[in-house]
Amino acid sequence: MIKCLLAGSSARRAIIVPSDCHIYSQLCWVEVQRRLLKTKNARGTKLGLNPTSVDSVVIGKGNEVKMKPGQQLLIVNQLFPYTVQYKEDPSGNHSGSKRPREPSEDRMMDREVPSTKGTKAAKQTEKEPVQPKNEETTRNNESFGHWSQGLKTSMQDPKMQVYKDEKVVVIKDKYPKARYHWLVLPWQSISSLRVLREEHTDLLKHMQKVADQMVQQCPHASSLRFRTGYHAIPSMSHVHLHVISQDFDSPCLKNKKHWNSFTTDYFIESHDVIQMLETNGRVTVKEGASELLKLPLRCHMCGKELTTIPALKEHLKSHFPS
DNA sequence: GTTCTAGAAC
DNA sequence: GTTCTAGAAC
Repeated sequence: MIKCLLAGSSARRAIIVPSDCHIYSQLCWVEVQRRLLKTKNARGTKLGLNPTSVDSVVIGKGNEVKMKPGQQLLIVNQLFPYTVQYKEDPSGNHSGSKRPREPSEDRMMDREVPSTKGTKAAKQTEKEPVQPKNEETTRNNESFGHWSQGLKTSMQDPKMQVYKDEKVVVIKDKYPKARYHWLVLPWQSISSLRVLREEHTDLLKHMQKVADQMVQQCPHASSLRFRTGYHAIPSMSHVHLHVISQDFDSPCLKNKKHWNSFTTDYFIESHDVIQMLETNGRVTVKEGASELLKLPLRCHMCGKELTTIPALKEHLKSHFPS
């Protein structure tokens, strides 16, 4: 059982909602951010035995943690994600506490039941940057709700999930750059390759294993080549492993950056990342990686240089007839 | 990350 | 004239 003590100002109250709910969908972002910055923290006390965590930090039995707006509460082996948000309270009543609603039956049905045996809850050491409370940052909307945080939302959406287990979730890339393009994401909040340490090695090996399984179950696995790897400097927050077929036959592949991010050393093989972690305890990205995105368009199959994206796409048809 | 569009390239 | 890219805006 989770006891939630939620604090809010007289005009607002905190609520915990399942992460796929968007209570602010009717409000413009600036207004939402303004409200979040004005509200107080929520407090939750862990009473039971099932592993519960806030932003991947496990709450021990009897312990108490403060939750901030946007933080995620994961109940029972990270099966049920909830996010703390704040909402206008028309009644002005803020005296009571509110329990998170039980997940509905269909929500339960949608989820696989992972084995609790051997499920070690990982300690999360990464700290999210503190949001400076100034008007400029509020206007610029640079944290919660920013486009770069989109994967965090997508990975929680059951409609997007094509596989999940106790450690990772797989979603289809929203803008696939090839016939098959998946992303493997850890449930644990890891912002980027930069924060990876030796203790993440097993997790990354598991991500690799799941990526291999995705390829194996693909109906065209025998005729298509796949690569699994990470972008050196990804645009989207939350570590994600690309699993992508090498046809690059997709209307979403539109520019030089797209092409070079998958066909130059900007794309770092999963095995190389794991090896770096095992030998150095961290992942180093070569300096000047961003310059790789500006390289001339070169066919990854035969090395032929093409001058434009349409010419490249036409050339790719010779390697991958539809 | 995507979308939009000015202006470069043809 | 059209096609395409690159950078700003989101």
